Amino acid sequence: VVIYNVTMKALRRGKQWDLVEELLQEMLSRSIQPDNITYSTVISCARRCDLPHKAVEWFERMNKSGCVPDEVTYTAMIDAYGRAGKVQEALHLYERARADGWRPDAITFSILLKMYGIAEDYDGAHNTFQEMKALGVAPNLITYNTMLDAIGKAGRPSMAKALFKEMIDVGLTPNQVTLTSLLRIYGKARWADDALKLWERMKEEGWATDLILYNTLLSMCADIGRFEEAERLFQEMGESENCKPDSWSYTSMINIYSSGGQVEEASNMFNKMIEAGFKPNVMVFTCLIQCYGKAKRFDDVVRVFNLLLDEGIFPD
RNA sequence: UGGACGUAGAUU
Repeated sequence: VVIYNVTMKALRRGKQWDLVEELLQEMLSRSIQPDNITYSTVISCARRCDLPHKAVEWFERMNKSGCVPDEVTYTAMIDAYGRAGKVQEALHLYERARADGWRPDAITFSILLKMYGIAEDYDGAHNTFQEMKALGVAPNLITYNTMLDAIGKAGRPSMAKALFKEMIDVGLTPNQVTLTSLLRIYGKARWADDALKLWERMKEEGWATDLILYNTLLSMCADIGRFEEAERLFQEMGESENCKPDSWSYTSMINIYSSGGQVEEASNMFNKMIEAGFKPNVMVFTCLIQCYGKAKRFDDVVRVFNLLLDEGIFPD
């Protein structure tokens, strides 16, 4: 059983649903009894592959086979329901598990918060967060991050700011995910002061950055109209070891220049992007065409449009 | 051996 479980876990990383299901079938045909570890792995694989009905199918077969779900299997299944937008089913299962005497942990609550976030149900998320605390379950870093994201979807920057303060106060150290969510929220809300202050603080505290965080900083600069900072940042990325600009970074820069009417810069960045081996997508092309249009450089409009056709790209 | 989190852009 252990060998099978380990193999499935490895396959799950590559979202190889078919292979996982095949393995499980093989286990059954050889009368090797799958356990909770097997089923939770299978169920979480199904949800990562966006196959919630498969998760349900195997959860039911598990119950029929007489294997009693444990807490991990329950949470994996609740997660599968949550991702599929089946809030009622998820809550029902949660209640059922609780009736069985199960004490939910921080992971369970994070999953429920994620579900409400996807459903854009801020009140649901808020109530769950309160309930969690009332039950004496301490939110961890991921719980806070998930809650931040739910707040972000609801577009409530002041709540986000308060939550961030709370997590620092309870002694947690924000990671890249935390900072990415928060900067995105501030940027979208055009809270330039808070965004820039947070950026300063990141540097002072020496909080680690990664590529996604850099890219978020770039688009945050775009949101609050700070293209000089974006340029510095982009250069810093180029000089960095592990955060070299990727296609998102180039695209952000092109957008920043384009929205500021800086045609030359946008067009240079576009060339650099191609030189660096990235393929621009429709959005980049549209953006550039618009930019040339505004500058009345119609020959360039036509040139880029033909380039687009050469690439065989069409709007979605 | 098993469960949870983050990034852009089209005439807003």
